[in-house]
Amino acid sequence: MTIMHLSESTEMYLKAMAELGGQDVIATARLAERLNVTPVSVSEMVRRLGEQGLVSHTPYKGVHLTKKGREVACNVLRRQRLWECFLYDHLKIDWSQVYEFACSLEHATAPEVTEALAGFLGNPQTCPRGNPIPAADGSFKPLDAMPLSEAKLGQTAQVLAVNATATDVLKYLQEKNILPGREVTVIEVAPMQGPLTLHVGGKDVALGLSMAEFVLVKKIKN
Amino acid sequence: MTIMHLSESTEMYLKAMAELGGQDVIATARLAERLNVTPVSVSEMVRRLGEQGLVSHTPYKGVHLTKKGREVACNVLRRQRLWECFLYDHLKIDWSQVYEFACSLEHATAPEVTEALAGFLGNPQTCPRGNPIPAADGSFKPLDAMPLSEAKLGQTAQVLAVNATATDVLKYLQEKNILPGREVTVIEVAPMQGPLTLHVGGKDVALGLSMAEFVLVKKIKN
DNA sequence: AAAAATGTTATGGCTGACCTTATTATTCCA
DNA sequence: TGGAATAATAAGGTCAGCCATAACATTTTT
Ligand SMILES: [Mn+2]
Ligand SMILES: [Mn+2]
Ligand SMILES: [Mn+2]
Ligand SMILES: [Mn+2]
Repeated sequence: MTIMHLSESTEMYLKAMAELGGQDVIATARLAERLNVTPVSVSEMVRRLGEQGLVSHTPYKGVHLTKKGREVACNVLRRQRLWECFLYDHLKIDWSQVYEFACSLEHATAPEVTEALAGFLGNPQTCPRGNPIPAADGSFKPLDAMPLSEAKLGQTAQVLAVNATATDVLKYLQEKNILPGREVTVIEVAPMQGPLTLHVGGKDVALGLSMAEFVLVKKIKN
Repeated sequence: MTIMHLSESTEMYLKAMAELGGQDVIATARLAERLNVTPVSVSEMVRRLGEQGLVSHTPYKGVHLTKKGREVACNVLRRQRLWECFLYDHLKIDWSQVYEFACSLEHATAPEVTEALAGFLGNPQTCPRGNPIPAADGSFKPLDAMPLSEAKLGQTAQVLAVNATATDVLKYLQEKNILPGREVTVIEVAPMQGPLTLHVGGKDVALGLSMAEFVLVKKIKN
């Protein structure tokens, strides 16, 4: 329980795992993708994280967070999403840029600052992208939602959260009005892993499956 | 003028020079002290900073900021002092801890965030330690003040700013009420580089010369 | 002017976090 | 069941920013 200082890189690996995986085992290749590093680099880092008891790795299967690792990851998520709230609600930073700015600040934020910030913000429950903010004690109930990529033709659903992180992806979703609270209807599902066509805000929008994986929705009807 | 990303270490060296030196040449040993690294490490870093055109070094004399280096340093100071304002005024962080928390955040703050923060705060002119906040365009008028260490016996002066950075030093000054706005009177000057004895807030306080160098005052009478 | 103090350079090391290019092991699928 | 795809290891590098120790240069003090 000693407060060791974890590097930015360490925090990012753990956070990525929490964002991608929830409870499950994560393929190292997914990590490499999201963190923009090579699979070899992930292997090396996973070894180091394993030695610190933050992750556990089953070769050829994947990695998952240990209890300790999940605690750290939730704490990073808390810092990140609180900063998102501040940047969006108080500094009026553009929605699509909020993640990336918060992603820098999260690693430079002491516990006292985190908790004071939470108080200042009125202990918000979700960030501007719709994701829940873990509590100070680490407790965290993930959204009861499904990825839009799994929606069937004709389905209407409400967007609960956007789990994307890349600014250009967020900008695209923002332009197309695929935002928390919005209702979307799947009007076409192209074959061969092709894009979904959605009806949202009076317009038709094409959305690739991999982007749709990061849009979390709740079924409304059909 | 390309926006290159400077490392935290680079920013800290430049900021330390601006805090210590103003315009003048700074002894590398002073930098080593303030940054808690060895003189050899400073030499190496000064070489790298020189290659980037951020400082200019005259061997055995000292180092000073170039125009470019001063611009960067002022920008770091701006970020740092804006965060100090936010942490102190809005998050109610303890005065003595505000510097160290801001000192982490400063390196993780994008220009858009800096300017939005300045707006949110109402473009403050000074930080809670009394130091002026450089403007967005880099312009910066240093305080017209003298270090308390140079005050004469019997002198009464008003504290304008505290330029110390170490949290324990700030805590000591806070406890002894040596804070911006306060009036202090020098009631004893011990020989042999000994401490000053001050009268402040109805109490007598001993203050070592090296700490007194970081207390900036304006003479009031005598 | 000599000695002491201070500052610089030269070497050699270390760590974390990346990279590339092979090679080897495992899993998946046709 | 055998080949393709995927994952892991091995080996050798890079880079920033630190460290120590020792040699050397300069400045300051006595
Ligand atoms: Mn981050
Ligand atoms: Mn800093
Ligand atoms: Mn070397
Ligand atoms: Mn190696």
